[in-house]
Amino acid sequence: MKRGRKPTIDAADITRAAIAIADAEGLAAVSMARVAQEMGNATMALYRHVKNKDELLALMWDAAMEEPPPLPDGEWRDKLGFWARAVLTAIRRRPWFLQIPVSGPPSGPKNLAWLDSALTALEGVPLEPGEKIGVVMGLSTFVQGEARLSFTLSQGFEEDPAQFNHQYGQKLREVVDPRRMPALAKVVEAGVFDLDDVLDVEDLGADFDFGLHLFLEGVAAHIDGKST
Amino acid sequence: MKRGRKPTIDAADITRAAIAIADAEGLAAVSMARVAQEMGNATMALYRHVKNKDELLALMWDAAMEEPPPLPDGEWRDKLGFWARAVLTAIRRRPWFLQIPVSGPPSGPKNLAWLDSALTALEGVPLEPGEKIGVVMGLSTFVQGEARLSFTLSQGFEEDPAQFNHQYGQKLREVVDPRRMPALAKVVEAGVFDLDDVLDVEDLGADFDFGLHLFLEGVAAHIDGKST
DNA sequence: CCTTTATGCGTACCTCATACGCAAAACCTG
DNA sequence: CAGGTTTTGCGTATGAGGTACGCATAAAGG
Repeated sequence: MKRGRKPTIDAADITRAAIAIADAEGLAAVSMARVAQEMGNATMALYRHVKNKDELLALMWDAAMEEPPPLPDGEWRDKLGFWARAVLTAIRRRPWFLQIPVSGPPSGPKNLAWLDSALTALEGVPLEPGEKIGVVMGLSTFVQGEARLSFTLSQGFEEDPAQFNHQYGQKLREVVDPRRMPALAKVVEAGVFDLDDVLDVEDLGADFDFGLHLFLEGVAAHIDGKST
Repeated sequence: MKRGRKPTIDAADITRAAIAIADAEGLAAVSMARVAQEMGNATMALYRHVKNKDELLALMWDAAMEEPPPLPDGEWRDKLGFWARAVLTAIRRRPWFLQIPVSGPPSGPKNLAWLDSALTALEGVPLEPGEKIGVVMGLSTFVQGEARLSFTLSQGFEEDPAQFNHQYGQKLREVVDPRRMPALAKVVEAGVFDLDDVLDVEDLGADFDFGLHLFLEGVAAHIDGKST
């Protein structure tokens, strides 16, 4: 038998409680004291099971990731596009993912499962293993970045909804000197930034799709370039 | 004349001091108290010129960005590739950029200058203004994400250099069950993660170049797709 | 029953951001 | 030049958050 007093909680419990708080009130609400209180324990009790807060965050990151959904039938483009969208949805469900300072390469089971899923989408595609990883890394980087952007914007929107609508395009018009930055000025004049719905889910979705399209197009071109 | 006591410092001074600290010791070392001390002022004096720490960070973000370098001659691909690499170098010079919580769309002069530079690279390319913005956004997202990744990895490397070399591939071999994640297992077996230099600057550069190549390839394909 | 070992947790200490209010300085008016 | 006005400098204080330390407590072994 194991010696010593029996633990009343373990790391998984703590992680769960922390995730619940983050889901409900955001990552900022997750403090050691708060987590402990939520579990009916004293603050310092947590430190027997978790080295420090950073470790807790790492545990949360891994535990909160959901399972990757099964890929649809079709060719690799459809599959990979689906995968990218799935990543985006998963992140959207837990926006605090993006706020947790990343600490290293993925090694948790859930993260690896996603990686496997992406590689599965590329099954049969004539690319070197290293290239496949490159493709997936690049895509994943893109998706995360886009999610971060959309999150940031919607955050700013919540803080000050009224100001946002036409304001940004207007502000740019004031700041941008056509002499110093002609290319930008032209785009601003074209009204690209004037849309009422720059941060509509719909519109951000369109941006995302466009970027995704570009990237997949690039992968396709690269494949073609190899076979010829 | 203006009434009242004359200010002995202004926001720009504060920003400069804060940037100096961040450059020397990282963003974590930047606290209001520390900045004040570095300037020979009292902590609370800063609040007369800066609303709060978030605002300071925003100011830093803008002030620390360097000017975009002039684009090389050539076609848009060369220019845009150069631009992306320049962004990466700029970020590498001030890694704390990536740690500062982004607060909204770019509006500072330096950031706009970079945006203009990217759009200039696309001058004459047959794309709608909105599409150009999409391209630049996507590219910028990718570069930032890649920079973040490389930064994270090298961070982990500094903490524990010895463990890293072959360790990651080894760890994956243990964790990855070929039955549950066949596609990943195949890649792991191929030794993609075994490189001694996964985090060599050189190797990360290669990853970056590959992703960049894919993306640009995608833009090219998109352009071609439009003209036909 | 006493020793060993591991856990629960109260106390205490630091570091930070920041609200508040008073004092000092510079300008304006009479 | 005296008082009023305005704006800056900053000391004090508050409260949140992370975590080191050490003792009390519980469980197992001898």
